[in-house]
Amino acid sequence: MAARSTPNPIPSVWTRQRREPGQPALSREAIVREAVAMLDAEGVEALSMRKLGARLNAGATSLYRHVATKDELMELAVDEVAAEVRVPDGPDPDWRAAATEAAQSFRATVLRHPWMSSVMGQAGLVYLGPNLMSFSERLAALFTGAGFREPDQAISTLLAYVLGMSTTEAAWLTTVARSGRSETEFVTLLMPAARQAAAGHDHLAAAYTEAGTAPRDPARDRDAKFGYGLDVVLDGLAARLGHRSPEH
Amino acid sequence: MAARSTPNPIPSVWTRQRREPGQPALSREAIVREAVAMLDAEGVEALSMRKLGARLNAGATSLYRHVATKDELMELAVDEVAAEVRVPDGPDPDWRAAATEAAQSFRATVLRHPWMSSVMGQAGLVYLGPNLMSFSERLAALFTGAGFREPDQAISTLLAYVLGMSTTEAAWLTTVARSGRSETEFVTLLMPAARQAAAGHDHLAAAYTEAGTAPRDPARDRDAKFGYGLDVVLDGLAARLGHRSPEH
DNA sequence: CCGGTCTGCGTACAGTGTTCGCAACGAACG
DNA sequence: CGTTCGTTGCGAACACTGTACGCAGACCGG
Repeated sequence: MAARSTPNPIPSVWTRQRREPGQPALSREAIVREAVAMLDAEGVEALSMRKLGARLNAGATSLYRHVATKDELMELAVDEVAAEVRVPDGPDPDWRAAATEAAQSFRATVLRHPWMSSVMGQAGLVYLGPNLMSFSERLAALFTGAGFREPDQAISTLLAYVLGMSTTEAAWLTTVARSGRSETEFVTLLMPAARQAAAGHDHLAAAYTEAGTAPRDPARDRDAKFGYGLDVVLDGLAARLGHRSPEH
Repeated sequence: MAARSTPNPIPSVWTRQRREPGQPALSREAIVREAVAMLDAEGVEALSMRKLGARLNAGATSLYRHVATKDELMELAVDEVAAEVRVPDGPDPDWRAAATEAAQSFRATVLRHPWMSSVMGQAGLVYLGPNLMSFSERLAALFTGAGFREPDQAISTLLAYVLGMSTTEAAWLTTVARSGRSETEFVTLLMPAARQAAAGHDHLAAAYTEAGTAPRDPARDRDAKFGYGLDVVLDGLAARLGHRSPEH
């Protein structure tokens, strides 16, 4: 390692500074790719320009030749992973199935890269990235093709739901991961505190005692919960589709 | 200012270190309150323990007597502002109106404190804070009172939508604020870039040319968009309410 | 061969969150 | 009254952070 980063021990010597020919050099794409890898592996707060540079056999400040600032790098990273979201393209005879698939794929992507939601909640004009653009475009094609009169309002509704749910899940999963324990383990470990916090609140306490101590599969529960809400939203959207809404 | 922070010029003298009697000393509540004020005024990245300490006429490290870590302080801040969300309590004859009010109030709170969403997207067990707990409790009362069979699924759906929409709005408003310009100004200034990004994507480009250059009121548009989605979600929920869903 | 542009990087700066040990205090107790 | 003792504030220090700047070497067109 550190092949290209040796600081030229005697200044101005032979073997000056040969970039090994196979090495792909430093490029914006390589930087973003490696950043995503680091974010996935170690989380948001673990990514620093210095560490990222080191992983690319480069100095920290070298990155700034290809990326204006760390925030910009984050936006690039988000757009990079946004390419993973799969949306059936073109108008689909079964718009509802297509929307469901898009939503599920979006959620899966966020859960694969939990740092996405914190970045999107914080910064800027991520939405103009090429991949997010073509994502929006495909959704627009789908919803206009389905016959919606206000496609972007419908799309915003769906996306807001999916983003909200996925963000919550991602935050939860991050906390679980930080604890080092499994999800079920973490849940049972958290129960006493949760019960105590719910003390005095009748409905919450009732929900806890009703759930009992049966372990249940948390991942499956989350899937079900997401599916429920998704159906709710799609039902509401479908209702906007059939008939011209007469009043107002 | 800096009354209590003068470092006792000659060690061990008279006038030792008198805490001025009116001064409310340093307490967890005072810290959290001041943190919220700073977050509202200058945003997330402007809040540092040193600056916060200075604003309380205290050293940075003094805060750690009342707060374990900055993350914990953030959770406390979120729970603090969560108290502002108003939910009609008790079962309501018109659950839909009550839910609407709760949703609107939640959105308003997030827009008043745009840093909320970034914090919630990042960290921990905010949901156990007392204010968020009683928020959940009131929602639970509302939805069980309305007759929902899976109240928490319904609540999660609604909250996910509201959170997703508000988060997006908050991020947008933060970017606008950072630009120093008004929202309409920022929009028109951003148009060219947006158009260019939409080039090649038929539906998006169409939406842009259709919208033309008419300024429109962005805040009103956001209100309308939120209302649309909220109605969609509530429609979907209402459908779960009336009849036992026969199949499945 | 020679100029100019581009790319990498060492250094440096102004900050960050947090630990540690010391000093000063208010209250409890003899 | 004097003496402890737990609590609270804090200065200094540590390990890092993002980034500006200017130099040096690499590449490329003339």
